[in-house]
Amino acid sequence: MTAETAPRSSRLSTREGRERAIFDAARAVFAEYGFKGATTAEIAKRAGIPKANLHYYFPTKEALYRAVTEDVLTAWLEAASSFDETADPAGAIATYIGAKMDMARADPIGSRIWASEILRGAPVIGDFLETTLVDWLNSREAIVRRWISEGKLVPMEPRYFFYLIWATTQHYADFEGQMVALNRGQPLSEAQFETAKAQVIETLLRGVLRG
Amino acid sequence: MTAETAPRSSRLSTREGRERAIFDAARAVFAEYGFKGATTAEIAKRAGIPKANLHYYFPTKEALYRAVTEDVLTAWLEAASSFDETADPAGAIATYIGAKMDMARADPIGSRIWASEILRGAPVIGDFLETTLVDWLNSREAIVRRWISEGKLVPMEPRYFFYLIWATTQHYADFEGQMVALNRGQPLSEAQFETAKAQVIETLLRGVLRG
DNA sequence: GTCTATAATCGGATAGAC
DNA sequence: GTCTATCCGATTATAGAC
Repeated sequence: MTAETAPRSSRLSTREGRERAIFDAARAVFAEYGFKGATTAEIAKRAGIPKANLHYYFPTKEALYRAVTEDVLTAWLEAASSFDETADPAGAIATYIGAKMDMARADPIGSRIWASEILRGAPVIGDFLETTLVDWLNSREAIVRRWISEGKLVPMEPRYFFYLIWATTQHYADFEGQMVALNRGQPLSEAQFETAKAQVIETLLRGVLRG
Repeated sequence: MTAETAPRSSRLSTREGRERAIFDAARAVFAEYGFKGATTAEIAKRAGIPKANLHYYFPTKEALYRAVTEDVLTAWLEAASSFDETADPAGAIATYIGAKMDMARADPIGSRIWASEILRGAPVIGDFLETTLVDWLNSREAIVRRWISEGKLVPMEPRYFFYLIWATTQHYADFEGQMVALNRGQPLSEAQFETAKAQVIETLLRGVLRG
């Protein structure tokens, strides 16, 4: 899942196509308005099906929202796996930031769904945060602490470094509207985005590498 | 405006008190659910007044939302003024990051209202972004470029550095829910927050200062 | 000036048609 | 198996009471 493709017309001819059309429309609407602000009417309209029909494919608005959020978690876990302790610190950090930035660029809607969910107190992904995310952070903190004790990184609290990375990658997806306003009304070009990504990596590496 | 105080009981006895109660309740509800997801019923309930009565003080939901967002812009401008070109780069940057972090800590709700507004395409603050914010960024970019040319900062695209700062400060307000989950269910203590703030400042300064 | 009963519309969901 | 007419509660806003 996650990406949006397929010709608009033929899309609704199969069951899978209709489900997919609803799913994609729901992603966009939930990202823009959050769970409560989103309406099944708007989702159905964007999917190109009659409103009431949506309930045949997804029984409730909440079921649809759960399907969408679970998909976002899957993508999150994929990017998370790119932080590799076998690499040297600079390589691991650069790769991880790059993967997160690319993900924010490729799927800003997924990022916004995540943000919107956290903003309202994470009622749906709360479990994930308290289990999988806690475990992930604990194991990565241990790696970073080892690198610090080996003198490869400056002394620091590892989690606040991860917050710095998460904040930034999230920002490039969630605040696209603000960036567009600050970029003469244009979204960041591919070249601008690559420049931004390189600069984020360089700045943060200089910020934490020892020597 | 911006802060929430006053004893709950006596608060509703004056007109100003009632308006203030509505205003504060609206801030909280808009921050949590966004404009569309917020309901005047929920706002009235939290304000402690009958639902329909709210419309006497603020004629429409949108008027109330505008009042709330304008207040957020005022606070934003205050923090923005703390970036001072008369200081040396390290001092100016440290002061600015500190002011933004403190603001996110003191008024996370304001930050979330801003985030929520950007997420849906900034229909209300769009003008502000295209005028005041563009001007602010342009003038600050000029200052940073001068510092770069004087050899005080590493070569970089100044705006992406500001994005890094905005992203981080925003994150500490908007993703409080995630941080709580990652902190044994506890909000960051004052000490933890001060540690985080110092680390953000140190990391970013090392990342951009020359030498 | 302040508040509330009520109108008008919207939104999620279902029972039952095709 | 697929779709829609329709129900009913929620929501914004107002007209008019106090």
